[in-house]
Amino acid sequence: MVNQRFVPRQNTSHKALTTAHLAQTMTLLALNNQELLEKIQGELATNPALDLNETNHCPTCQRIIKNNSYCPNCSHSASNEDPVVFVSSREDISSSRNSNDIISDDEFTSQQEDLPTYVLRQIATELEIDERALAAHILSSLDEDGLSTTSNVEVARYHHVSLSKVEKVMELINKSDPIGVGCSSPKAALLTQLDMIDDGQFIDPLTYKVIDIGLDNLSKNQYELLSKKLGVTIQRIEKISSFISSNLNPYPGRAFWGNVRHQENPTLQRYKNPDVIINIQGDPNDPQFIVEVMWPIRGTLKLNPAFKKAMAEAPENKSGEWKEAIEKANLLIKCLIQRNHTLVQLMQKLSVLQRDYILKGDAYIKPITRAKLAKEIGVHESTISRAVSSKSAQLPSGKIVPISIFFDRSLHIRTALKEIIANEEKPLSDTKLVKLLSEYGYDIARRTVAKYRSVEGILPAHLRNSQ
DNA sequence: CTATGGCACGGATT
DNA sequence: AATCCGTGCCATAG
Repeated sequence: MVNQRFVPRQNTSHKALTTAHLAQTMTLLALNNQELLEKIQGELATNPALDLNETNHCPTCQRIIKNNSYCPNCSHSASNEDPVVFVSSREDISSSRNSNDIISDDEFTSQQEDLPTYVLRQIATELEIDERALAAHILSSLDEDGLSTTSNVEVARYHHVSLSKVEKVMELINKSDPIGVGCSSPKAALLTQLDMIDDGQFIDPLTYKVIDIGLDNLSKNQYELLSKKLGVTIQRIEKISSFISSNLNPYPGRAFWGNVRHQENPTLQRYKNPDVIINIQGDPNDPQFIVEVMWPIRGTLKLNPAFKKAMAEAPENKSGEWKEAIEKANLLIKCLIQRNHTLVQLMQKLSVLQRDYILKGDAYIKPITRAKLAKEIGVHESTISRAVSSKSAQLPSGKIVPISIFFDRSLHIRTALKEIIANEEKPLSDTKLVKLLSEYGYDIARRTVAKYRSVEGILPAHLRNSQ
């Protein structure tokens, strides 16, 4: 029985492998970092032939890095050559490496971790024994957005400890990853995150105030109302608003643990961890890009050597099953390499083509289609589509955008439109806007201007108030 | 009468 | 084949 099944598989294995390879690469390509993480964890849990060499340290500077995130310290200091585009993936994958790891059952149990555990693990060392109970209490009350549903007072009373003690623990929790977790409201979460942003980029001091008093208006796009309230220009409010939405996340739990449920909402997408990070290096006038394709797990995936060895003495009835496991593991690793390769290629081309956009912003985007790009790197269009969909990139400015933005056909016109409207003296009607835009070289229909306005959340002329 | 939004069509894109 | 996007036509509001 075993042999009969075994022999024909050998014969077709070459062909079968390549098609399977292709198919799986395609599915993997379509996954973003979050989804890939789940996939790999699932595979690790079910396939004993697969092995993960875990590392908690940043490969370059050896600092402890948090799950899923990049090392804040040194991640961009890797290159010493100076190619136009330097591409590095954070971790590499290798199909075989000698190692004397022993199989233990623990390695194959699920590594899924829920949010409370994840946070607790980060702060555990900083807590006294009695404080852990408090932390556990607080964390168990988190809702699905990562916000706390209990008040500090409540916790303090329950545990008969001073309020300040609870607050101390709470602060620790708030500042762990994802930042803002355990806050009592979206507002509090935003403020905490704002405090923690510390990468030297300019932050409008008014941002605090805007969050504090104007969050409701902000979410309803009532910019002009807010600008009146605070007595500043509407442009300033808009700037602050876009800063908030691209850098802060009112629902900390969703950023890291967001599941399918949230994917329907594209505005929440950009809060996720980026799948690609683009940074600049060297001469600010003529910088090189450092493009990093993120790798969702810490450590190196490989074929479990101990399992391979054990194959030799595999019991008769298990050998087929085991062989299959090894093949599957091998395939997965190969496909992952392929996926990364494709992604790297894609980003390389994209970062060259959209250089101006990456450096100078929305107005400089060039309309390219996936199809054109596909031809250029010689892959099928659908490959590009998969690679692009549901993934995000972090630009040098720190802004996180969906990668599909690189293929936006009208973004440049829309930004021109926004600019015109921002600088208008009196509210301009759509027809006048058409004229002005055509002077910029953008010939579009009146109806289209209206569409763009609504996309950008800009009110019609008669409802806009010039200040 | 002017400005704008809704609907739907056709061509391009995915 | 399905979806997205720009646009024209028409109804409606001001």
